[in-house]
Amino acid sequence: MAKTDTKSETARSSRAPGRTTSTAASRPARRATGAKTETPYHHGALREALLQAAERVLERDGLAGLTLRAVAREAGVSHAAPTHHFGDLTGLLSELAAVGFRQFNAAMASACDTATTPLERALARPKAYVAYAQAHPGMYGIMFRTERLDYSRPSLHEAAEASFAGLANAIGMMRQEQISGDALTLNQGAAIARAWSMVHGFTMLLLDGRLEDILERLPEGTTAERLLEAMLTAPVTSKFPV
Amino acid sequence: MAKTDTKSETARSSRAPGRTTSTAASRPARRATGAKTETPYHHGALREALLQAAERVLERDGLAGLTLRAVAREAGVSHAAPTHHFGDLTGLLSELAAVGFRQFNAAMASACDTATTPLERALARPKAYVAYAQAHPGMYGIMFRTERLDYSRPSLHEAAEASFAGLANAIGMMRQEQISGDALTLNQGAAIARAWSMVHGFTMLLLDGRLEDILERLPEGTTAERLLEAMLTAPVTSKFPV
DNA sequence: CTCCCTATCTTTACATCGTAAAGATCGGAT
DNA sequence: ATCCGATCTTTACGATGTAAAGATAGGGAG
Repeated sequence: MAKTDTKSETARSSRAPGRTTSTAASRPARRATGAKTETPYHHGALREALLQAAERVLERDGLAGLTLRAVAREAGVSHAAPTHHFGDLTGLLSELAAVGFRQFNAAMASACDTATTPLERALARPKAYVAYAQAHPGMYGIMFRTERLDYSRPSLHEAAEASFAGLANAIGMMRQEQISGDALTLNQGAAIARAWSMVHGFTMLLLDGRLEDILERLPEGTTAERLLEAMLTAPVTSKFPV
Repeated sequence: MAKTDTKSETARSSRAPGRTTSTAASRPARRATGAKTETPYHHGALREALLQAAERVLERDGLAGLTLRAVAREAGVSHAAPTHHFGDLTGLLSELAAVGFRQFNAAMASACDTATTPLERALARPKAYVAYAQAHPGMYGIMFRTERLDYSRPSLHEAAEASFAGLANAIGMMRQEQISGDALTLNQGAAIARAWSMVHGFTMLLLDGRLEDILERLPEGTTAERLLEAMLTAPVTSKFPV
């Protein structure tokens, strides 16, 4: 809308021409104040600003709207600026996914802290997992739906690793046994895979609306969270968990 | 490669100029033979040919390479031809997903038929589920990873519904109780959600390579299939399945 | 204090993609 | 035999990712 003109792609091109020098007055104390001064032109916190802009675009327009150019527009810089900081789209998505993993891990850790009873301790992580995904479906999509992620990037590798470590640790505490970092028994691996698969699968199906067929057949007013609880705690009737 | 010329986008443009009439000899008995005659020009089985072309492109170039224009190229028609049959990219993806669901359902049904012991019966569907996804990761991605699917299309709705019905039925047999079509108890819903979530989550994590951290820590030579078996059958140590 | 170097950002350019609209082409009904 | 409508092609447009060259400013060397 009103963006048909290809010349007005960047938000600040309106103040560009005829301003070669003496522009110091227009952005006072860019660095002295700390960071956020509305116009991080040259030298500033563009990288951070781009990540925050990407998060806004993601929440506003979803995964499909998250493009390099859209992020640049949101941040008010030229469309090629992000490339310099992230290399390519994969780079931006990977760094954003790292941000998401850190939020995600923090949310689960915080939820575990407030749990008291054994039942609460068992359910705190899964519930926080699903709750985060429901509150930030775009972020969760970046982390678990996108194919374009580069796990060789240290920030992403580290954040994802921390997430896995938190899970393995929680399972270890639940089984009251130490889970060493370099070796697992088949039963230990199965327990971790079961917990992760169940919660991750539930979340994906829920976000994709594929659990509606179940939810609408359950007793009136049963929420997804209640179904999750039942799934995690209900007695296993058949001989196998499946 | 050698495709820089924008005029040669369609594979058969080489035989286009100077061939206004009398082209009947070039495609003999297009319809009389049945269908596949290499050149379904006008009136033929283009729709089916496009779906098959899409499947080839998907297996060859993955999800990222599956574009309307690539499918048209593969089928040897102009880049706008698919639009007439599928409306837009969402339409093509949805119809292809329907094809995938039918293959998927057939694979699971066939696996169930050959099972004899109770243990085999319990594991046949999950194993076939994961095996299909591993054999056709692109198709599985179309079905469960893509956001652009239109479930209001009858073919897709029907195929996906059949998949869910097969699952619910299998769970019902496992619990030795009839699962009616219009109402579920919380425990029944939880059992279905648990089975589906576990297998779907396992598959997604496996395809994304996220189970490598577990697999490489397991005893030497443990395969993903073995881990799946253990996950589905290993005794639950803690008080809750999680 | 002045000048130049380098990181940062902008401009320009190009191939590809999805999609719309208009033109060409053939099969079959009248 | 002729015309209509479904099918396919051409042409066109805006958007995107990415590469390459030009502009700009901050900070160190003299």
